[in-house]
Amino acid sequence: MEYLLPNGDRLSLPDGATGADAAAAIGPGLARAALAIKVDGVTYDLARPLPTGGEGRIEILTERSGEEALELIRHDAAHVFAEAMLELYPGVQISIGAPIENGFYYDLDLPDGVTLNEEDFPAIEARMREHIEADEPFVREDVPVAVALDRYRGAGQSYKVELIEDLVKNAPADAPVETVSLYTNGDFVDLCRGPHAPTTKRIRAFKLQSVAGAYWRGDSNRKMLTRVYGTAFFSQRELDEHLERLERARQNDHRRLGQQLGMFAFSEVSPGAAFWFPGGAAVFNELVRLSREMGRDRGYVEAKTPQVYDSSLWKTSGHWDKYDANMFVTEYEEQQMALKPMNCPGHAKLFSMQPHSYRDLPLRLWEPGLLHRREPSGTLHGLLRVRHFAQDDSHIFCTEDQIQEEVAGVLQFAFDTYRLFELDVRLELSTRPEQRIGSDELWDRSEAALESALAGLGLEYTINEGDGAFYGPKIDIHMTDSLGRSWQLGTCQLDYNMPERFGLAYTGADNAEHRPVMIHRALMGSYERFIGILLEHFGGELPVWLAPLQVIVLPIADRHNSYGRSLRDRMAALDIRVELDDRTESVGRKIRDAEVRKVPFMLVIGDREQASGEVGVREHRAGDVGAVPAEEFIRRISELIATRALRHDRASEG
RNA sequence: GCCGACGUAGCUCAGCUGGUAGAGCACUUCACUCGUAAUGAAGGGGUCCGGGGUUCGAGUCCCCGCGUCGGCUCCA
Repeated sequence: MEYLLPNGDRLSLPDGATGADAAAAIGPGLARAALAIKVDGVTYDLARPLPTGGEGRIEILTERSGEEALELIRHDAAHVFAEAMLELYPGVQISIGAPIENGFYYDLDLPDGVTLNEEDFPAIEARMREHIEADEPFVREDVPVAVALDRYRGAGQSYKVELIEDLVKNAPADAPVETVSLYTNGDFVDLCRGPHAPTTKRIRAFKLQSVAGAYWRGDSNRKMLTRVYGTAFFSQRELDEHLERLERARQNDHRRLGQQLGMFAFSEVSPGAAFWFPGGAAVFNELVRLSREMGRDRGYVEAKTPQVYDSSLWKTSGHWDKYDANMFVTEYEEQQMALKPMNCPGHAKLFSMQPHSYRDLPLRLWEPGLLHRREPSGTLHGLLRVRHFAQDDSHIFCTEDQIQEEVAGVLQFAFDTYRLFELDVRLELSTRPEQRIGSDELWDRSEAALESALAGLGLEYTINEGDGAFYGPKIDIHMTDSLGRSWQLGTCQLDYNMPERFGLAYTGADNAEHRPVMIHRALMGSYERFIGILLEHFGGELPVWLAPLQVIVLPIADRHNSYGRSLRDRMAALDIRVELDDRTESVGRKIRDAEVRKVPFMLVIGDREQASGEVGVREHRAGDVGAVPAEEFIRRISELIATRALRHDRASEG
């Protein structure tokens, strides 16, 4: 058969030729460097005969092939890890190991009474290194199901047995599973789809990183296995660089930055709820103000609704049945009450308390509502996952033919918001979940409406089957934190159900009652989470308008304090967040402390400035940018704040 | 909630195999009055997360609880 190389050359190979043959035919250097071969986009082991048919586009993967090549040796490393564990921990049962972004993992069931922690890693790594040095070939073998089952039953590897049984059970009727592939390296045989590099020695550098728990089959009703995470690279240098990147990301952890900047803290007297220090509260309030102002310009109106409601409200909305375990419930004079975990039922109730004409629609209600959710203890994570938070929450009540325009408006609003911070986001459309309320017909209409809104704006998105809210499908907007974890920011959810349950109505042009549609939306998600994301995104260096402290005045000597005070007072009167550092310390010291706090502007004032009514401007990172008249500085910073400028570089130059 | 690790001064952390606590920074006071990333000295500050237990004696060992961290499950 004739194959096509990436450079356009053609390569003719006899039937039955392997990837190794292909590499050798191209050149001896490539034959040595080859790790695997890609045929029409599918990667194969070098030792396997090349598939025939298809277009025959082939590409030899080598160490220089990037992520695809790394995936191979990370998968290899997972096998070597399991091999070492079987040798070092008799009785261990292995389940699943796989390459993932930036590394690999393997899930194991350790014998009773045996635990694994990071102190055990050096010994395991040493054993892994022996197997890598031994340059064990990975040998693939396709064996009948019965043979594989016998093998793993005999070895007491019940997880592998279950995996094989499920492979057979879940195979489509027209393509039954009769054989499974096994990969052997050294004495270790693993059930595995492959592909692998030719030998273990291709793993040039690796490291075990952490140990964690993971449910078998991802099912919280099943056994918790021990998961070990690790990574592998083609050189020690690349591995070291990767570890350094992780360390830098840890420096940008919002919890660390929040502490360092004096913005917020947590206490065990209220787990999952932040205490906001004045600096952090200022940031919080700036964001609330931003959503209020942007909403006002887009036809939103502000509402306020209660914190605690009788359980009947939650029964009407359906939350009581689905989320009762996740609400803070309390009793009050024999009434069961619950703290609101979301604003929608309150807003629906509010809507129902006044008559509405079709002329009033869409009604865009906004409330920075305070919410409490009883999140399981193990899920809390700094500001990113909390029990008490405030959402920039809106509910749009509209007619069915207004849906598309409203959804488009919400998405546009979202992008306008994120642009202020240069945040890169991605969209996901989540469709009907198994546990839901409402008829399939309503769901069909809702999902179609969201899809056409996305299509209308020409946006790219992925689909999350079954991940919708229990009352309607949603478009979610996600972002990634400093360690690559994904967090949801915004959401736009379409809901026919809540209006139904609350019996909402408006009077149409025909003077008859009609049911409105409800669109739930939040753009920052929660202010807490958004601040966490922003801190990591900006490495703690928030734009001036958002900075906890915008200006600090640094008198050189005590005799400049009164000038400093007058400067501070003038700026404070303009709502600029400003402090005066009148400690009896050296300027050097005051500057250092201000730099550590990442204060965007430092105003150094001494005899010269005092005499001329100027300020010596120092910008965070940029350093001394020269003296300007105080008026001039105040005018410029006010401008930066008023326009919510993203950057202030050169702010004090002409 | 589940698995594992961790919890010592406001913060970051040290404290070997059990012998009743230490550093740096921060804070207070004093001296210094300083020109762009740490002036010096002195001082105050701890229910060693909480509760039980073992022991002559527990920060240290064991058990339970709480919290935090890394994951898993969940996330209206």
